[in-house]
Amino acid sequence: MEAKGKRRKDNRREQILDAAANCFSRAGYEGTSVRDISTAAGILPGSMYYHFASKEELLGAVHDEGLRRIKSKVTDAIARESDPWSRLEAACTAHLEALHAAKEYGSVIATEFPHRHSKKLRERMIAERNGYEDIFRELIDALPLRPGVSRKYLRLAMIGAMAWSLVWYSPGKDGVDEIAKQIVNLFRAAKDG
Amino acid sequence: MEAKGKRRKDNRREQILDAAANCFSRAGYEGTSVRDISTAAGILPGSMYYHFASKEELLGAVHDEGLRRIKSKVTDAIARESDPWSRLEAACTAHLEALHAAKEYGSVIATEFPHRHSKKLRERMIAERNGYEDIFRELIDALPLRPGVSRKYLRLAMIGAMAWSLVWYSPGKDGVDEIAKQIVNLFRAAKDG
DNA sequence: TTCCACCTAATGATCATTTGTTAGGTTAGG
DNA sequence: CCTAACCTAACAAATGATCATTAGGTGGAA
Repeated sequence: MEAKGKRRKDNRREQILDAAANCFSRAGYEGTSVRDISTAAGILPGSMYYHFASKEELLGAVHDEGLRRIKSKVTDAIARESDPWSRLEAACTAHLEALHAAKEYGSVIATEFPHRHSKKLRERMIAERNGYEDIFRELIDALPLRPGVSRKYLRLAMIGAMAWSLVWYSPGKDGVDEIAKQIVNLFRAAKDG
Repeated sequence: MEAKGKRRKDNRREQILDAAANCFSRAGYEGTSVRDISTAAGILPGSMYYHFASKEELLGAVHDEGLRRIKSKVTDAIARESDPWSRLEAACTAHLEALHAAKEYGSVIATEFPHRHSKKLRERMIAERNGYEDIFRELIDALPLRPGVSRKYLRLAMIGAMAWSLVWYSPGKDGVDEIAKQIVNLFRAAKDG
């Protein structure tokens, strides 16, 4: 995907990406300064610009990487199941795990709203998200549903419900697997027959 | 509620509040400068501090006012219905309308995450939100549901699904009333008998 | 292997703006 | 006349970004 050219072993691009994801998830894009990121990454302010053209492009890269990681987890999870509803539940569990556990990357996806950014970045974010959501599109297409139940809204509602868990979730109570089960259970009632 | 003392008629506090809500909803709290707000309100940067002690307190006031407006709309809407599911659907329609139509105030509620702000403001936001969500708590308590369906998760999922509509909604397609109907319909299948 | 030219990665000072906030002056409504 | 309401002008701090420069890794030729 990316012509990597020749990179040196001591390349700190990944650490910058991690630090940025961490900062963005905690304070948001606008609430994070380039200095915050560089401090967290253990480099100096100017050094970031060797790896990324701008702060905005850094966010784009974090967004990329975040979706890549989530997609990987979800794909693995559904491969182990065969029943349509079980596959959906597995996908939700993996999705939620990625959103919370890999909090650094996952919550950036769920809390950075595309419409707040430049046209260029916005379109990039939306395209990436659509690509990811195709997984859920397919999973939901495979469900036997009663007529009158919209698959589109089912998908949007589920993804929204999961994203919103970042607002109310508090560790120590229900685990993400329990949450996933409960959420899927809400919609499972919409099944056909 | 607020000791209003003696106010003059040409008080521009409300216009500042409107302008702030508008700016916050478009660019977020950190992405909005005091100058942005003052320009939109037609005043000078320093003048805001006559009405609000700080930018953060201004956000608190917007949050207050936003929830007050939504609560008012939702309360009115459910008063006109008697059937539990109809009441819930009416509440969702009103909630979504407030979130989108009164976009200025509504989307601030849904996009400003409490955990990103100071402890003081955070606790204020959470307390206000809980107070508002009590409406949905009661509406959902009144629903006849199959055993095994969690009312708590039903509430969180619905509110999350609606909040997330701010991400994907595009004007010209489905109206908010259609969205509300679809979302409620998804969960209606969880009814008892 | 040794050497050297090339390139990657990072530095750190610095830029012009923009930030939230304040102090003190001015005006007009009640 | 009082003071609510706003203006003016400025503050120090922080912001995203740029720059010339350098230490040191890498790969090919001798």
